[in-house]
Amino acid sequence: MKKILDESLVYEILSVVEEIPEGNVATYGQIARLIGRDKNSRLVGTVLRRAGLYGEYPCHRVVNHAGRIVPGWTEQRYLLEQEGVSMKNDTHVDLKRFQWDC
DNA sequence: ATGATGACCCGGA
DNA sequence: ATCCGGGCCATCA
Repeated sequence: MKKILDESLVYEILSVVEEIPEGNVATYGQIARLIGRDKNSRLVGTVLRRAGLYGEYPCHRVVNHAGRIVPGWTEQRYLLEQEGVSMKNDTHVDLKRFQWDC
């Protein structure tokens, strides 16, 4: 009875990310809420940053509360536009139209 | 062990 | 719109 954090946390976060429909985006805070940890939005980012070590997940569909895409990850914009998520400008998606309602 | 950092959020000024 | 401070927790140096 130890380590309830790490594995189960990663599992829950990635499960939610996996549910984000194509053509939609979710915010870190939104995901945090969905796993019952509304104050741990920061942790969601930490886990997602290393998500590649656990498998293939659509982590490009996750943006921050303002709709800004990940700084430095230029490929993300391309991936989003390919599935129909249009940008407001170079750094922000149009959250109003494409945020996953859940 | 500690202290800083970060793909964050929210409320207040 | 900006700037600031508090909260949260895994990772990193």
